[in-house]
Amino acid sequence: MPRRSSTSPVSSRDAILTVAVELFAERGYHATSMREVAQRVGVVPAALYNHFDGKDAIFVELGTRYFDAMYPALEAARHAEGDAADRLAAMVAASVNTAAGLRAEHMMLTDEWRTIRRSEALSVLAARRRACIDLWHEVLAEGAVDGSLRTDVDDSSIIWLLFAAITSLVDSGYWSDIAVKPSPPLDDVCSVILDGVRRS
Amino acid sequence: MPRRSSTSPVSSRDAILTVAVELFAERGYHATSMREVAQRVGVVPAALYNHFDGKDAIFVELGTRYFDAMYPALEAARHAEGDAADRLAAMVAASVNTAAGLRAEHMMLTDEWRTIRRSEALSVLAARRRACIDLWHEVLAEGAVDGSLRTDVDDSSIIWLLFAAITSLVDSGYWSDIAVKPSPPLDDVCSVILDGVRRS
DNA sequence: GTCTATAGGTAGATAGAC
DNA sequence: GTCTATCTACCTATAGAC
Repeated sequence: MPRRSSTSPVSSRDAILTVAVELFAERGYHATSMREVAQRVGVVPAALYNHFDGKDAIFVELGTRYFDAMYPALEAARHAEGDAADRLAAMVAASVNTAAGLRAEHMMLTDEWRTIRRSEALSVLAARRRACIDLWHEVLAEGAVDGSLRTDVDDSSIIWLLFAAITSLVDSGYWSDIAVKPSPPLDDVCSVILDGVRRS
Repeated sequence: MPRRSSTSPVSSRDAILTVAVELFAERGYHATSMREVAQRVGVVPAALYNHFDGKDAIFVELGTRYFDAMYPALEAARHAEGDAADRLAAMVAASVNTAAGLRAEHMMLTDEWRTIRRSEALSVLAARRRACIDLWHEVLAEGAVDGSLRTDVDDSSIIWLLFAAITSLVDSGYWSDIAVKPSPPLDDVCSVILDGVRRS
């Protein structure tokens, strides 16, 4: 049998990332302390610095993991079959599937976006996000050309609403004070964006 | 001429609130320090405690100010003329108008919602928000009865999207990395929710 | 009501033994 | 790679003079 990495079946490094992403998503960046991360991992705070340069580095690694999965998924969906409206729907589905597998990373990035933009150390994540946003803009522009999407509404407004829809699907439990049912089906929310709430 | 309150044309108390709400909205609750608030007001940190019991109390007062304006505006729009779809549109318009006049308070409450829910001291604001959400649920239920709104999508998902739309209109500049145009018209975003993005 | 001074706590991060 | 011990900095909040 091949030997495991060094000491433990799951490395301390992975344990730190697992604990940290949950705390970042639940409490936010500033309200999460290295002390608490260490405590939940079961080590002393100083031990964290054997694996990461600091709190910033942990956050950046988690965010990088997210975009490393999200960008290729969006890129693939962007070339799906059908008109631009179909490809838009495929991108929403791809986003939800990818983000659902990285739920805590998604919530962390969504809720701490101001922190990312204000921090020099975290700004690398802003560029990764920008690349994803550009893919959404592209498909919306194609929808204006092939006539499958409305042209009278600003692309940015539509993208904002799409992000909100994706987040609501990824973490429906988070807003449990609004929600009465768990996790509405993807197609329902997607159809709201495509067709609206007014009965036609 | 009638005399002003006591010493200054604008009270220190008001100055504290004005400075604090901008910092809370821009940086978040935990990243905003009493020291920085005091510095921008032009007093020493200790002086803040002559007007407020603490950081929590400042935040609660700002949130209370917001809901004191928002709830009556929603309640009035909820009884507008027309069918439920019309009243829903009136509520969106009322929300945007009210929140636009309290932009920083709106962003503060939106972005720091996790903090509010986790804090005992801030939980009074959760109840105020709950009351507003109930008004949205009511009009959506009416739309199911009078047939003016879709019934195949969960109310909570629609409310989430409405909140996202309102926030995007209130603070379009915040997401300037997405936005290419400033502040899209209210009717455009409202029509996306009502009629979707697919060309019919 | 604002000031000076400071208490009391916690944050991120480091040094060096093992 | 983890530990003990600690540094430096910053936080909210208070005490008491003016």
